[in-house]
Amino acid sequence: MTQRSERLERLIVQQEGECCAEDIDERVETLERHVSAFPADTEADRTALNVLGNDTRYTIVRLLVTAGKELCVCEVTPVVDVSDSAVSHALSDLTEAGLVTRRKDGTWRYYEATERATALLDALDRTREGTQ
Amino acid sequence: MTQRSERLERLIVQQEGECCAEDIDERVETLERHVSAFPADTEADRTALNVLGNDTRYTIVRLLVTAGKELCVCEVTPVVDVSDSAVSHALSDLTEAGLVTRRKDGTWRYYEATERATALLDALDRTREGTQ
DNA sequence: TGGGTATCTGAACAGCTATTCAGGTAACTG
DNA sequence: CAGTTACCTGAATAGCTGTTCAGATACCCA
Repeated sequence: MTQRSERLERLIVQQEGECCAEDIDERVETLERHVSAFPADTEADRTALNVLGNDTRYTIVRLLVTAGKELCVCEVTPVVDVSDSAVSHALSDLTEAGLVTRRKDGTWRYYEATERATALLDALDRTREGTQ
Repeated sequence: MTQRSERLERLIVQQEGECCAEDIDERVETLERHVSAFPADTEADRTALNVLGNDTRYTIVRLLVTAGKELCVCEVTPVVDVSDSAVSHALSDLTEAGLVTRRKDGTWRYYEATERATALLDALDRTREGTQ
């Protein structure tokens, strides 16, 4: 902490020309204020990001979002190049992460992308390299 | 493929009451059209998602977005609970993933969140459980 | 130029993850 | 109720990832 304050002090000197104790306090407090402004449940965010960051699961979600409606597991499976079991695991992970919802109809299961999934893909689409 | 067509045929029978060969073709073609409508570079998307899905890197980006301006490495380090080296690796990964940009000023390095990073966090914030 | 500082890099390794395999469950059908 | 179908689950394992340690690099300053 002391060492970190020293480095911060040197940064402030570099930026402002000089630096007193209050300058350091102020800078540290600003950082702390930023951190305490973080949303409460950031773990759920990271889970959603990681779950969506996998090839199989990303492809499934992209398909559901593109379709714009719920699809049956048997419509999803041919699109991704893994076993039925892997698709099932993927859909289970996606459901738990809040990226898809599940509806049962007899032996069939229908999955649909959530708003969160749609919002994330939309954010990526809007900021893709060479877009805008 | 045949097996999958059979399952799809049974699904269509279940949904529509009956199903001829054209019905199956039409359904398969629709799925294929969805897939070919995917953006070209989805790998970069998944990289961005995975990079942002890590605790250290998420926290750094969240800090930079909250600050709304570039910060020096020495301002970032005290906020995350890992070694200087880990922070450096994290910032390097984030830069490569297009989530932050880097500016040199002497021995100091300043990092700032990109639009892509901001858009992703914003998507998460707008769709958080119990929001809206 | 020599010492100090800020940050980066590569290797190593513990821990996590994605897939498959084998088998299980629930629902329809005759 | 017996067979079939659609999908799920748990264990196993190969491969990936995140962190640290040790050392390197680039820059500043006296």
